[in-house]
Amino acid sequence: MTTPQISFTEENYIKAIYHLSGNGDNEVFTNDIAEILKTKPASVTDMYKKLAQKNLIHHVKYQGVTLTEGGKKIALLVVRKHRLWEVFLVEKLKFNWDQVHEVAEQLEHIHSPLLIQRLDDFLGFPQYDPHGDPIPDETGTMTIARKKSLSEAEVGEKGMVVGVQDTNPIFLKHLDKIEIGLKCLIEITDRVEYDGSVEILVDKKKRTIVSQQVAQNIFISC
Amino acid sequence: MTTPQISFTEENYIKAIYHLSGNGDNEVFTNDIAEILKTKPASVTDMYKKLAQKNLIHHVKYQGVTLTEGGKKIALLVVRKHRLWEVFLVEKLKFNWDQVHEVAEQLEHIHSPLLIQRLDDFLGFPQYDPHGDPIPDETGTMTIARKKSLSEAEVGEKGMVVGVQDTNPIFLKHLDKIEIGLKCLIEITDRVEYDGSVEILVDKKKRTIVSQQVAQNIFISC
DNA sequence: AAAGATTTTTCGATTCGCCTAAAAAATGTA
DNA sequence: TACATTTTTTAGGCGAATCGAAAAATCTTT
Repeated sequence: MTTPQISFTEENYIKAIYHLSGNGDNEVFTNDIAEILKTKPASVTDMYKKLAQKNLIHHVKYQGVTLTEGGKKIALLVVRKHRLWEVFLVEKLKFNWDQVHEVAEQLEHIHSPLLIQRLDDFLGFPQYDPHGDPIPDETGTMTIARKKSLSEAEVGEKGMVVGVQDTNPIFLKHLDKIEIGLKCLIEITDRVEYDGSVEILVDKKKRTIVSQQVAQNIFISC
Repeated sequence: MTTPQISFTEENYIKAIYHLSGNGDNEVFTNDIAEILKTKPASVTDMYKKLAQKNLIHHVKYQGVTLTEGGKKIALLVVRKHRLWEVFLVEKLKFNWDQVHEVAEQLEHIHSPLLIQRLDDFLGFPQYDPHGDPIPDETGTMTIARKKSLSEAEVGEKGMVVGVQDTNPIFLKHLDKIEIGLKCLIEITDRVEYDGSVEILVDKKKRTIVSQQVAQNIFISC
């Protein structure tokens, strides 16, 4: 028998549950899912039944859901596809950081093992997507880099930008403007205790100050 | 107001009508649509109502349908997307001729003007897809090459393979086996009147005989 | 522990795309 | 012209995904 055929919508629910569970096994709650999927709690409960019946989630009434092994596998495949397409869009089609998400949301639902395998090859088997998030391999394994946010780093520390936390287009556009991107080299030159803002040296050239909020959302290698 | 939002399914109907109408304005009949979309005539009639209401087709009861200008525009955009993706799959991801169609059927429904524009650029603004079919530009205009089938060509004529008619995987695999592909140079060396089969010289090297049925489905420039 | 607030679920109802069966129109033929 | 065949449409129904309203369970507060 082939794969039990999972719908576009079901994949989106699985993915939402995966992300809300903190990529793991924590319980996920109805209202939260409804919010990210921009649907209503009643619809979420309806979907629980379908997904539970297909053995993709565990559902205990009134107590949230968790992914089964099968569910996790599907989630990781969707995440893999999403992130590979993001790499393609940025590296090959010159999309900006903030333009990729919406399109990748569509591309991630294309079903074709061959396509993904070839795309991975074409891109040179990337380990991270343009936001610095790890790309699962075919088996669902991810290489997680050691990283810390700019607000955690000490004055004097250096590191390469390996990722961002917030993927809000407004935030990403701001980073573009102050010329911070993936693989930038950053040195923490000072920290203002008063408001938590951080003074940094970007690529050994450009001196900038970022607010605490921005600093918390930029990760460097360590 | 934005684009009236056309569904995946509606796009498939529009595309089917476009192809059945001979890329033009001929009337298209219910049973034919049902057959290519592997659905039932009753479903086709249901869809007529939706498409007519959205002003994408003209429908006269019991007399088939034609595309409106708006419908043609959508059809050409879908065709454009389909063929660009086919080029991508073959040229960049090394898909075979016969593997592209199924995946392109999915990719053609991704909505993103920027994506298509960038993809076109990335591919070098190709004029033809891997089957030799012309790719419409953003305005829906296609450059149609002069071509004839091997069965129309005279003995002694030469030409480059610019396309095939049948996109059946079995046919395409056969072409692969006898080493005929796009841009091959072909010279007609003889024609057997008895069964209409044609003797050809491929790329000035390989001598082969193709049946009349195969000859009818291979086009060369003229 | 009881009352109130929040979260989750159940219960119809709706839209979309599809189906079967049967009716209606068009077409082909005697 | 009238009968038979084919094509198309209508009518009613079904599964998927959604929703609002209301009931049920859980959590919070006092």
